[in-house]
Amino acid sequence: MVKEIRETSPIKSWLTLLTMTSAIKKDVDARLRVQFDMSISRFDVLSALDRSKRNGLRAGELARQLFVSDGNTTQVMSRLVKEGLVLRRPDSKDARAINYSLSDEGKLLFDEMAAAHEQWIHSIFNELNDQKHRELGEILTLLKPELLSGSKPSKDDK
Amino acid sequence: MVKEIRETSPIKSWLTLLTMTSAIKKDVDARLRVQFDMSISRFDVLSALDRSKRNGLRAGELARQLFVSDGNTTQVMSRLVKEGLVLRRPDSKDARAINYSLSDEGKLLFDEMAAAHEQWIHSIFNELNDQKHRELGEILTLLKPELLSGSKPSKDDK
DNA sequence: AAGCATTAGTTTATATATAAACTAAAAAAT
DNA sequence: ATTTTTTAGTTTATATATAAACTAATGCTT
Repeated sequence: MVKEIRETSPIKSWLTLLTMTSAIKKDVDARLRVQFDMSISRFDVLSALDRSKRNGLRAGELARQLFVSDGNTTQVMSRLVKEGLVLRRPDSKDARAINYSLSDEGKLLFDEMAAAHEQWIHSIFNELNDQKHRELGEILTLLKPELLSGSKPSKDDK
Repeated sequence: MVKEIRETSPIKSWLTLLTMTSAIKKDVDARLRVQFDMSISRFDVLSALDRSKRNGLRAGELARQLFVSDGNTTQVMSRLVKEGLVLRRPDSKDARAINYSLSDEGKLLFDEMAAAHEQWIHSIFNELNDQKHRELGEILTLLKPELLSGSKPSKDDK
């Protein structure tokens, strides 16, 4: 009776995926810090605001897009506002809501960072040809897209 | 002049990779918290200690394996020791060094958690056949393995 | 052996993240 | 119209992470 040798297991795939992704993320974060005094979290906020164009986003919408808590958003936005990269305005329709948008300074800095960021990512992913990009995309979409809904597991799910 | 439409770009691949990986990680972390009052960080520590068998690991070696700072290790280990899951012993050869290993209770809990963890990962990755596992593994190894060395970028790298 | 440099780990200050309790405004129900 | 419930965001307590300054022991040099 020969023990079957499996070179690929879900656990191994997952560990490799997690390790490589974390390493790339740390590398990008470290580069943002060294070159722009920026973190990847704050960069992601600026990125979401940039995509939102002139209108900006409400605090809650930002939190939802970035998969972070409202409380975290409060903190991070207060820093970005203090640094002058983001404008904070009360919503005209709803007195509870806050609208955030890029300041001119924020837009300038973001464009500069985005260009550098694109180069870093290119240089990390340049070993992948178009075929491999498609394969990677396909594989990732096979992995339980319902995880992106943000629902929490409960004590008795299996 | 028609603008070329590229369905795959490194930036898109990277965003998908980061988003899916973070979502899976959050899901696993949430399940560990709900079912075992455990975080993924502490689980990773127990996992490294389990792999190290009887001998355990030094604080610095743990930090290196898990790609975290020494200071973080100090904190996390102090919690695991307080909870009785990990034993902390002075190294017999070097009075500066600390050796950590799983307690009996830690080993029991880890085995239980590892079995549940394996099931969760299976259920997330079960859409991938062996072929796709191999493809994923191959793709991930193409991505700058030197990032795993843990060196920091300097101000003037490009 | 004494002095210096390195190494192992801790401490402190700070950033980033969450959950839970809270405040205020808006929306829904009566 | 008043009460109740829901929604938007903040605050507080805590966990997790880092970098930089620090302490103590070890190893190296002379």
